[in-house]
Amino acid sequence: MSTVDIVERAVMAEMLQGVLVPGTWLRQDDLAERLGVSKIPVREALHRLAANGLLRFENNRGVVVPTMTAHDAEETYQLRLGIEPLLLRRAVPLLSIVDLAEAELALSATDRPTTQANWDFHAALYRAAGWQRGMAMVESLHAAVAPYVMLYIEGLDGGAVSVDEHVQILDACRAGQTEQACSLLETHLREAADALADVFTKDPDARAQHAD
Amino acid sequence: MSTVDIVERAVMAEMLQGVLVPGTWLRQDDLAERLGVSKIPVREALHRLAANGLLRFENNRGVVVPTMTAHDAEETYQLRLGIEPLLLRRAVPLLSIVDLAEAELALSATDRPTTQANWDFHAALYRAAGWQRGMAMVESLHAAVAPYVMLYIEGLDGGAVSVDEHVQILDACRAGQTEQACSLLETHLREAADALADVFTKDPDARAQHAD
DNA sequence: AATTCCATAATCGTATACAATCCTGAATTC
DNA sequence: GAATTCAGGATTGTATACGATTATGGAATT
Repeated sequence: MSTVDIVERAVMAEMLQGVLVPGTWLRQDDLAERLGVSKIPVREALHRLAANGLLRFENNRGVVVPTMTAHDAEETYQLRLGIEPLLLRRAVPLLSIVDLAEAELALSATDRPTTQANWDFHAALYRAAGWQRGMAMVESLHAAVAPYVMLYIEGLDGGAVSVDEHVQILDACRAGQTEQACSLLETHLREAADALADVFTKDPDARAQHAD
Repeated sequence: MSTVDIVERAVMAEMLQGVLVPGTWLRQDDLAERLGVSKIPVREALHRLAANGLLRFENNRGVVVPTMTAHDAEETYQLRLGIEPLLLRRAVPLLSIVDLAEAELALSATDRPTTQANWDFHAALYRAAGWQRGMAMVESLHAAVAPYVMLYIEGLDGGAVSVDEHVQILDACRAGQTEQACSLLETHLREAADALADVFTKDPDARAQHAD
């Protein structure tokens, strides 16, 4: 694994863990020092993330975690609705015991759901499809909304409903009921999209937290 | 526009023009010298393209235009089928006269269709949706299959069927018939996917051209 | 003659160094 | 007192330089 990969994964992990909230400025020297490398591979990793919209380079000012508008959030979930059922439909017939076990592990890994565990669950179910490109796309979409998903999960029901839906999807996958699983997934995503829309309408300043 | 952007656009243009066929190795010093910059921004631009799967970094060996398998091609078109109708459905009601004119211009720009003109046409119709992320995704998907699309367009019908379908889609968009346009687009994409599948079955070495 | 081995050359990946740009805050002016 | 100007510091963006890895070509060996 190259140095660039290490930096990329480190930053991606911090995004999924909610350390890097929208509006945060990433200082390249700090990152380089923290990870024990020089600026060059750091910048290369940041460019890779920026290519997927997870970061934004501003001219001679640096790299910032972009803040999302309600419009962006809707786009992101529409894209997820367009792609993720495709992945799941192809994956269900190919799911191995290991895949299912990884999905279950992601569900039980933490008492309260985190965006990292959330992605681990979905990734475990999609991986069998063997679609590298699609997986990368969905991962970036997921990471982009992660900070906002945290808001509504911790804010509203504590994630109980979300976890229950995950259990149902996993059950359908185990039973090999492809269309049922896809249908549940679509409902799951639509509910998440609605909940996120509420966050933006009720709390318009959510997108401005920690912004400069 | 930053130096990295310039390099990125230059390489992307060469990919759409068919100069960089799958299997081509990009030498960073050459690129840097040709564009009159140093290696650093070149590498950063290549990382951006690699993040979208248009290039692949191999450890200590350099950057290569990846060769596609039939599996990859199918994945790519499935993803396009998942995303592009979403873009078009949202865009049609918002299409301006300028958008339609740009689409028509792309159709008449060249006597025989090129992948660049092909993308210009689709992009003109999708842009009104205002989905930056979705546009970037579709553009990278389009660029990834561009070299192979060239093969079957020039090989089979010379693109006449494809152009005719484009005209029909454009007409539906002009008339504001959203669902009709989306339906035509799906057919268009499915036919392209089938034609591409033929290329891979009949000419399995297509993917190995210029490869080392 | 074919194969292995090694030295040379070429290329990549990263670190260091430096110029260009931008933010900060105090002194100045209205 | 508020707005403006202008150094000083900090950060970015790019170039140059160098160690590390890989490809290449010829000599020695089987």
